Amino acid sequence: MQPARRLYRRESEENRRSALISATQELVAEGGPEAATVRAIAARAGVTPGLIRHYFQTKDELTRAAYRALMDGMTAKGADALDGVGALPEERLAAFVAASLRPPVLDAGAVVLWAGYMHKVRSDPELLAVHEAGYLAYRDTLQGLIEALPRKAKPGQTRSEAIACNALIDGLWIEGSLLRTTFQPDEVVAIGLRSVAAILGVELTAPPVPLPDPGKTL
Amino acid sequence: MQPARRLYRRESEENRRSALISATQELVAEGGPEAATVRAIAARAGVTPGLIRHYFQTKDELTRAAYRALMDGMTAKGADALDGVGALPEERLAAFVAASLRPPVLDAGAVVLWAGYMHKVRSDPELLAVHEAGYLAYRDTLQGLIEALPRKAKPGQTRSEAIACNALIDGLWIEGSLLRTTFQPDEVVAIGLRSVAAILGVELTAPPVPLPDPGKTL
DNA sequence: CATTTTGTTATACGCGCGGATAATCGACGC
DNA sequence: GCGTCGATTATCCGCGCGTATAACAAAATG
Repeated sequence: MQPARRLYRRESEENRRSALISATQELVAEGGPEAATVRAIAARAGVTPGLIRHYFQTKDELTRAAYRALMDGMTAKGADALDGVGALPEERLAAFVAASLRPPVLDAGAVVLWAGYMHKVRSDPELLAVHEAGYLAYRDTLQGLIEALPRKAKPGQTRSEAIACNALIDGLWIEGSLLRTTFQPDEVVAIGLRSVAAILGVELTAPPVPLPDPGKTL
Repeated sequence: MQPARRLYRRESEENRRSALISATQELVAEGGPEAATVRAIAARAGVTPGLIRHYFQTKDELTRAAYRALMDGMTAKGADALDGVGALPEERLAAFVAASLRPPVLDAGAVVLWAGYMHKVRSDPELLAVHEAGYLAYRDTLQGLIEALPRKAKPGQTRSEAIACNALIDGLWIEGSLLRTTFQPDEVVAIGLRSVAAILGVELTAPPVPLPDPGKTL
């Protein structure tokens, strides 16, 4: 009785791809890029290593897909935050900042994943393009929200302020994610809102209420 | 005439160790942790792979030493910035902030190195200790400089402000290092000083002069 | 139910990895 | 100068890596 060939089910391409991408992200988040070997990824996704090459020509391609998925997911979550909120500029800016400093954006796995791929981003033109697109989309949204505020700004001032707010949010995102236990719930959000308000010279005490998803008609 | 045995010079332990540590840091900065193999490190340091094991029992030990050296170097540079500067609180804080946002602290290699080791820091207790020591030293210095400012602060306020300033500086350090060409010289310093001043509600137009090292009696 | 298609597994290959050990030879005490 | 010591090199080992290819079987097709 030799070991029988492993049973399996055929799955849709979409299911397989997303499973492999998720497995890659999880492994990088847990143990860095060197932990995301093809064998480990396949095991995590519940398939055998060879299947990876059926959906991705090379491991690098899977890597790129995983990074792209990370960036897309983060920007999507940022956009979601602006969906249900009102039209008041202060309110919209506050919602955007708060969403960036709360789960699911605030997430240690995402930070480690982002950090683990940093050097690849610098050396791989395709990843660099993905990164810059995501980065600029975020900063543009931020700058647009700042420009909508009711105040007079000198030319060029908005750019500097957007850079500063972006840096502040990034820093809080990293520290808040990695040292989540060190902070009280929503303490990071409060600090972020207060600091952004100070940088921009506006009142930003608008509702940072988490509002527990009052609908979705589930 | 078979290939002769490689010529070599004996070096002090200190020289060898620092050469190996530097080589490790360079390689991680350039190509991430997976590029820093023992063979590549040895080649970069001008020795053969076996020698690494003469000075470090394992590669992990060398890795830890390299990370420790990075953190020590950065905090040392931060402390240096406070050496020659006057006693005015605003001036000292400004000097500290500016030094953190200028070379040699502002350095893409340092950022990538820091990012590349992030997941190891989370999983290795020894590295975690090194990291926290460096991190807290920085934040304590920052908080001390903030508390020295001539103003009245509510209890607990300083902590929040130190976290915010720290996050802002971190974010600017990362973006300024990675996108150095995107910014004008000292633009990041200017943004950092202006934003820290806004967060703390103080004037901080104190001299961010680079002062080209007017002495050292070399 | 027979046939084709192709998603999936199984197996193998070559390479570079980190680590261990033995041989060598540069420097230093005497 | 001559030994002696140990810093340094040379060589080897087993393993896990990414990749390639063939065998297989689950579903689709008629």
